[in-house]
Amino acid sequence: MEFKEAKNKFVQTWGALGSQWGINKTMAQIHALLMVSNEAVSMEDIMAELQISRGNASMNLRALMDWGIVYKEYKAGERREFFTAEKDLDELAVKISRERSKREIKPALKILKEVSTIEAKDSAEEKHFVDQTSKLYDFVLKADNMLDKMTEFNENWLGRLVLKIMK
Amino acid sequence: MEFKEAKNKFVQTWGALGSQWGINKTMAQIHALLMVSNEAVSMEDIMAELQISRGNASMNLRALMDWGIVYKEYKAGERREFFTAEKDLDELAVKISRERSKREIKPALKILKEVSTIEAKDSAEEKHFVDQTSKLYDFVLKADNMLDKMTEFNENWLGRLVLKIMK
DNA sequence: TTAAACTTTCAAAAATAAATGAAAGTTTAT
DNA sequence: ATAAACTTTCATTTATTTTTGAAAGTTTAA
Repeated sequence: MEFKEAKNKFVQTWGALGSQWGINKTMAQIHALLMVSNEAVSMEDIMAELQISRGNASMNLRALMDWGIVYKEYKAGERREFFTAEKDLDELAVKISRERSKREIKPALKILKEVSTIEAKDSAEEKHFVDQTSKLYDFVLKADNMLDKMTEFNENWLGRLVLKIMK
Repeated sequence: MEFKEAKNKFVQTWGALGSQWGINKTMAQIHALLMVSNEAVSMEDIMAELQISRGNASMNLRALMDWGIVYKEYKAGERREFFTAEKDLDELAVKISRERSKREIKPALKILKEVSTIEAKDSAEEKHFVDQTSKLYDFVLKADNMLDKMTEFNENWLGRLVLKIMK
C-alpha cells in the first residue's frame, strides 16, 4: 500500500468511526486529516483533499475548535489561516471526554436525578422505577467521576492506569 | 412530578442520549422502557407506549437481543412473547462495551495496523504519518485492552475500580 | 390440516442530519 | 477609504437513517 492510499484509508475509517460514535463524518475526517499532517493545512487544501464545500469545511473546523482539539495558526506573511490538530493522544482523549461529559452526561444526570426522586407510591411498579433510576444515577455519576479522575492523572495517564489496574 | 410523566421523561432522555452515541433512538427507548418495567412487556404494549409500528418494534427488539441486553420471555398459557431488559448495570456495561469493541474497535484497529505499517519513504510527511498512526494504534489497543480488563473484574467492577484508582 | 395468533421482512415513505453555495461579513494592504 | 483576499452564515438541497405497513413467514391449538 502506498502513502496516498493509506492516508485516504485512514481518513475514511476515522470518519466512519466518528459517525458510529455520534460525531459527524466530515468533522471526524477533517480531524483525521490534520492529525496525520506534519504541518498546518489551509482551508483550501482541506476542501480539496476531502472534496467538500467551503461552508462545510468552515462549520466543521469551527466545531473542532469549540471542542478544543483543532487550532488556528497564522503564518507570517500569509493572509489565510491554517489549521492543526491536537496530536498528543492523551490530551486528545482528555478533551473529548471532558466535552462529552459536559454536553451529554451532565445534562442526563440532571434528568436522572429528577425522575429518580419522585414520590413513589406504594405500587410495585413505581417502586421499581425509582429503584432502577436511582441505581442508574449512581452508576452514571460514578463512571463520570471516574473518567474525570482517570484523565486527571495527566502525562500518559492511560499507560499509568493500565499498570495500576493490572497490579 | 408524577410517575407517568417521570417515566416518559426518562424514556425520552435515554433515547436522546442513545442517538448522541450512535444508537438509534427507538432502540434506546425500548431499552429504557424495559429497564424500568418490573415485569416483562409484550410487543403490543411496547408499540402502544412508544407509539411505534410493529416493524420498528420487531427490528429493534431483535437488535437489542443481538446485543445481549434484552431477553425474550415466555409466559405459561400465553402465545405471545414478552421482553425484559438486563437490569444489572455492571452486566449491561460489560455487554455494551464488549459489543462495541467487537463491532467497531477491533475492525478499526485492523485498519490502523495496515496503514501504520506502510513502507515510509524518506519524506517528512510520510514519516509523520507512520509515526502518528502507530501511536494511535498503540493507544487504541491499550484502551481497548483496558476496558476489557476493567469489566473482567465482574461483580461491581466499577465500584472496585474507583477504590483502586483513588488509593 | 387448517386457521388463528402472532412475528419478521423489506420496499417505499418519512424524518432527520449534513452539505452546498451564494451572499454577507471580516480583515489587511495600499 | 477602497478593494482584494479571505471566512462565515444560513436557506435550500441532498444524502442518510429511520420508520412504516402490508405481505410473507412461523408457531400452536384443535
